[in-house]
Amino acid sequence: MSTKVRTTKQVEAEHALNAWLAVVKTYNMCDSQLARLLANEGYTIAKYEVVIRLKREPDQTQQALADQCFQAKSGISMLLKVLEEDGWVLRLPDAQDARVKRLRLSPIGHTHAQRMLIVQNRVITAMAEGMSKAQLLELSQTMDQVSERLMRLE
Amino acid sequence: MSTKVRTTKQVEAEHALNAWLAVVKTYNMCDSQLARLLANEGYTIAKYEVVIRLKREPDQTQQALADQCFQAKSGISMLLKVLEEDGWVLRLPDAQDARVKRLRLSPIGHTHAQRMLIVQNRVITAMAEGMSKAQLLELSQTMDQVSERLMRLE
DNA sequence: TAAGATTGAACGCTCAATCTTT
DNA sequence: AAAGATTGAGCGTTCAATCTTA
Repeated sequence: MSTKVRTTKQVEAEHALNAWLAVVKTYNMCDSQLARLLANEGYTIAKYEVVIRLKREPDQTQQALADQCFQAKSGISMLLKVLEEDGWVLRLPDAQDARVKRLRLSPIGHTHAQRMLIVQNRVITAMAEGMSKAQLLELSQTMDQVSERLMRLE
Repeated sequence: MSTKVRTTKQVEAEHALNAWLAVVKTYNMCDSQLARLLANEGYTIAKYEVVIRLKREPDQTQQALADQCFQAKSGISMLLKVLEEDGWVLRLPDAQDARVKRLRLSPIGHTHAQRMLIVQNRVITAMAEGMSKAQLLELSQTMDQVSERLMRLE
């Protein structure tokens, strides 16, 4: 059995795995709770992601938004079509590059963004309860470093 | 503007939000890297999740597996049908409860699990590079606490 | 040629309904 | 009734191909 002999490397990898499994569980948990609370207000996670990100950073291209959301650009394209038809999002032509569409929230979009933020804050606040500012900063740093290493992988 | 006046609470929430965004980014990053490396070997993330979890904890029910994978039980049912047809997984009757199917990897399934583990270890090792055992333990604890609070939300 | 965006086909997942067993 | 598992409909996402502009 593999339980008989374990190198130091394997033991360390196990700690790393456990840590990562905890992250995955927490992520999924957050996702499902957020989805549930957003659904109460008539929103979906997909729309939430787009709207929140456009509020934080307007005038993005669709590509950039797709990258941020870790979604295929085709999916973003279709989602934005709906959001545009519903009057939440504007797809403005770029002055320099005619291929590009610059994305912005409409006033209605901003109103929805505000309501989504209330839900988001409920979840974020619950997650951070009992964590110090220092802990939160360290978590950010740790995750940024992990992201960095993942990006360079292979 | 909301940037003019900020309560302490809002500032703290921002640290929490930044931390969480870093976690989300890292999770997505890991997911896509893992998907890429698994695809090189002919595997999908969905199959990987099921196989790895069955290796770690055999004789689970489909419900339990679906919960662990944060997937609808119907999806798991369909996926297991494929895995059973391919000879990776056995769905054995439960002695006490005829409704239940107990899940196990076949020898072939174990072989694939081993190959998947090699990929997993590459990713996990890269992520944990430079992190101490203490850091990994703290990360696990932090995430477990956050999970706990999320579960109690609402 | 390459990059941003769109389209349509295919796939996977979810939701609701159903069947079986408890 | 309630719980485990399955089925089928519907939706959302991805992948590949296409169009337009650089």
